[in-house]
Amino acid sequence: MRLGGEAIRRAFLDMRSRYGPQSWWPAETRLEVLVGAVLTQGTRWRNVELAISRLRAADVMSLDGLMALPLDCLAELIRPSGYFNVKARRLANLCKFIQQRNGEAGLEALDTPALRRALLSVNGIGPETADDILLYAFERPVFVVDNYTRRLFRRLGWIVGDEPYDDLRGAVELAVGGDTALFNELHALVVFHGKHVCRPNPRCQGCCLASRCPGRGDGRNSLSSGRT
DNA sequence: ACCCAGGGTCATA
DNA sequence: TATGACCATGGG
Repeated sequence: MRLGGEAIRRAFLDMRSRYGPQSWWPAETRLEVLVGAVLTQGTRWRNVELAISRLRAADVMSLDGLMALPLDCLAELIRPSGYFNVKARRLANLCKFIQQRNGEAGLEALDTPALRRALLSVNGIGPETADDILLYAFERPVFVVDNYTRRLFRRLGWIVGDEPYDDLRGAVELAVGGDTALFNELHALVVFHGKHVCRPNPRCQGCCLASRCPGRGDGRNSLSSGRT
């Protein structure tokens, strides 16, 4: 694993100049960040939006609203996001967790490692979902590792790809420091690049930021030109 | 008709 | 600890 702060910052600046500010997370309220983080597990964001619209339309997009809902009703509402029975259970687990911890204010009091451990103790909240919540709902300086991140980093020759989640997260956090705003933009840009640039490009063989990818854009690519 | 997406859990060896 | 089955929809 070769993750230097310099290379990561260069990738960040490159993507930001190409794609512009992302202003993540795509949600209207804080609770929607939590809900979206669970619903997007193994699922395209498009489908999550459909599910979230249905929750809004049913007027249950609130802690009390969600908790008042029988599990099978909740599952039916979130059906478009897939895995709806599993995710209904997971959402209920998360709501119960928040209430038991005296709401978001009670959770704010925990430091980041403690809050991560607490989130991970909820059945259905794994490392990526926990870090989505830590970064985008609680604004903690955390680097989120997802499949887009692994693909991009692998194509750039930084990692093999099968490194443990926390190894990657820790290495990036160590390399670029504890800037919440940077982690926020960085993850958003990685996802944007993955789904809007790499995936739809028929000439892209994994990542159009990598110098050897035939699908990469114009010649002004600081990622590829920088490492000759 | 096939493929896969912004994961996570559980059973098995 | 490591691998595989499983969960399920909608869009390309």
